[in-house]
Amino acid sequence: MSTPVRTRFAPSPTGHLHVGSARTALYNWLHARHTGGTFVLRVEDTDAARNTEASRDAILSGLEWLGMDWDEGPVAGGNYGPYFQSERKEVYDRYLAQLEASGRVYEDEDGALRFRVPDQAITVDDLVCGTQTINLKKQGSTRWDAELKKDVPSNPDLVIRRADGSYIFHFVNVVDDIDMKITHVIRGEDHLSNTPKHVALYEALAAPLPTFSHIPLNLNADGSKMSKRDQGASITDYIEQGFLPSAVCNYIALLGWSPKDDEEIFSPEELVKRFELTGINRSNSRFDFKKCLWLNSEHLRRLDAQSLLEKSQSFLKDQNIPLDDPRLPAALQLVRERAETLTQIPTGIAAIFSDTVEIEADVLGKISGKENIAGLLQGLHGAFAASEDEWTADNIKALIVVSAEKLDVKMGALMLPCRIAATGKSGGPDLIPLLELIGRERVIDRIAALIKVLPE
RNA sequence: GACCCGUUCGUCUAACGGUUAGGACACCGGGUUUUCAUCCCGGCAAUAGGGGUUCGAUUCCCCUACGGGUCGCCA
Repeated sequence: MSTPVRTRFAPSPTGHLHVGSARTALYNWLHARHTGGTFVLRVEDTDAARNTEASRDAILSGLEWLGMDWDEGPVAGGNYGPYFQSERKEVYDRYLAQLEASGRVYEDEDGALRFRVPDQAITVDDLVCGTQTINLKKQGSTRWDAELKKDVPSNPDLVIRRADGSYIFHFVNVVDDIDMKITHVIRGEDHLSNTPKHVALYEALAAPLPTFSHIPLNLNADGSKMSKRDQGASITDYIEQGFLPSAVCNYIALLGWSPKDDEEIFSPEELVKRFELTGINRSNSRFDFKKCLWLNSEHLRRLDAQSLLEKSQSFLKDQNIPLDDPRLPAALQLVRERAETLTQIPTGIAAIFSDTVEIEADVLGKISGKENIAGLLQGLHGAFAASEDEWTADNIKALIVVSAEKLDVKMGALMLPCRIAATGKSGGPDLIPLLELIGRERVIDRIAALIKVLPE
């Protein structure tokens, strides 16, 4: 019988939730959910100078938005708390005492406590990167000085506690993983080279090693390192730009992991079902914003009507579209087919709900030069105004067809001018049902208005 | 500089040592449609380079190049 899986995500609250971090969190969450294990959220807030409350809130709400619920951690509680490192000094003192009892801790000349690293090869087994062997004593006895551009002598022994009594990352990270009984450490490849240090600490503390999986890093589209200011680096960007959490999860899951077949559109539930640590690949990947957009549009289409309304709500409100308007459900169905993001939803259907439309100069330019535009619009206006049929999509289409025949043009020639008149835009949802929703009076008025502003 | 990890179409990726090296996004072209779009069809496009091992290498080994990471009393 194997021990139940416990994974963790351990952010330090010094900024927003970065997509790279979100992916690390996702892999941990997916592995826990896939195996029926436990997902722990631990806040590594030992750097008092850089931590902020706002950052902590942003990270937590970002995870919530993405749908990654944690079984243990802030708010959720759990048996291995507290889940803020700033509240765990007592735990660290206890483990320090244990480490001191092993005789491998000493105080250096500056008053810091150091862990004496073993002068022997340490083997790290990594599920993704394979096995590697390093001697920390040899490796750490010199250090690269970036300014001098050369190796300088260095103390290989690891500082674990500063002279002021505060603990260092490597120590608290390992202690917490031991104390919280973490079985799988899934983190960025930037920690791979630190792992021998961690392994040495596990061994000195006589704790069983977790399974390590170091995942490749994400880079910008141009291959450069992703920094906090880069476009699309923060989960907040995706929220504001109208992405669906399921699409963002889907996209970042695929950046460094593959189900090994040709499927690539997955709901969170499907990801949980399909995700395997062994499917993680070894090379860095770059962000492709267009593919992320495409996935978002696919997820948008798969949303049921109720969810679509819920997800769109805040975006509709921003554009003053009334949520209780009886035409809204039909309008949403109409616009979803063509929307890539939620922000495009209100834009696409605004003409239905607003009293007036603005026609941008460049949009007007698309028809103003064409031959007999005013005549075409006159014809259409006349047909719409004269008809006594009910204002339905079918009847509207019939009116356009008849007008086109009378005017001796193809139906398509009427569509763009009509769209511009009715919506002020050159693109958008399927025009005829849109006209139905806008209403006869408004369509007629808007065509008349356009004719007036058309240059002769 | 030392050590570690990596390198398949522009991008994300697939391929028991044997495939015409597959899929997706993007891009280009054609078609359907009432317009833009969707949709359908088609096209473009890759094993970083050089040596081995092997009947046969994208796959295994070595070298080089390139990319990334670590070398903190940041996490």
